[in-house]
Amino acid sequence: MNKLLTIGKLAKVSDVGVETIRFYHRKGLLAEPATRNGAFRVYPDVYVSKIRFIKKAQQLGFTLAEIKDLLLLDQNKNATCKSVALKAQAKVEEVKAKIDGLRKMEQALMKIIVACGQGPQAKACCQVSDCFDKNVEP
Amino acid sequence: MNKLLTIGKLAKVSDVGVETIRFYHRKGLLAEPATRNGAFRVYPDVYVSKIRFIKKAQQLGFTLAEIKDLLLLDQNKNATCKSVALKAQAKVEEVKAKIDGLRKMEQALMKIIVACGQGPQAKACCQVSDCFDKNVEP
DNA sequence: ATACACTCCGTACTATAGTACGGAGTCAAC
DNA sequence: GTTGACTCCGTACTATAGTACGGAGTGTAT
Repeated sequence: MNKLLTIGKLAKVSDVGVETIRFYHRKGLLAEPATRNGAFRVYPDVYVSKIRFIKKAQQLGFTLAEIKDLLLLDQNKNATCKSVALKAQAKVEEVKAKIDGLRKMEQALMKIIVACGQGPQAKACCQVSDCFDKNVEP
Repeated sequence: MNKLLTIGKLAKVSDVGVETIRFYHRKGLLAEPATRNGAFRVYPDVYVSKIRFIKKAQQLGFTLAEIKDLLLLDQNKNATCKSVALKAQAKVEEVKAKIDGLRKMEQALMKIIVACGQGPQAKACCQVSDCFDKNVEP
């Protein structure tokens, strides 16, 4: 069933501060809940996943502005399907580029680990910062 | 050969501001160049890749503090191989987790794109914010 | 009906990552 | 040897993403 939460409970189960939720309301990332109990906001439990999504997306390197964009893909009933698909496609490209960069980073780190296993001298010859920029002085 | 650059030239070819380079010096992300021409800093061209690495790593969601850590893997000659390998291993785990998260994000976006291709009603049934948090109400 | 913890709202403060400014000094070229 | 673009340094300002504060109001439990 649909549990109802006060802002404090929502904050606790979503593992953010109460002020953070109010901040997201102000920024338009999170709609104000439709109903209130008198003066107090009342949140249906779907807000928990919304907030968790925001936090997760942030850890993945998206800014709040970008996350707002992502969430608008869900919520904008007025948008045409075509425009939503286009935005989603652009985001996919962004995400793919990030994955690529991270894979290079991972490989560079693995190289360091291997080099470290071969003694102190080997370490110096293999640097993380080499992982992008392979085209130094042709 | 080893080109030598003033701070202005370095900034231009690295595509950052002069002030950003000075900021990185202050933060310890970028060592002051070993030599000066009188009062002016003189940079060997390896600084270009160092700065590009910083910018790239940032785009991938690392903070300057984390990037400093990554760069210390390269530079710390005093560190034992073991401690470097351990730090590198921890970073690899971080990177893997990020790649995983981004793949989920990618899949969620692809779902939206597919749903959008099937008409306006289909769109609503598939949300980006579903991509984490599959365990809603068991 | 009275605690009292919780909520409301606005405002102010913090950390991170720069960006802008401004006056003084300086290298390099003409 | 003077011009002028560039550099030096410190300080102040900006944007983002919260976090903290504080006084007033309120829901609920006793």
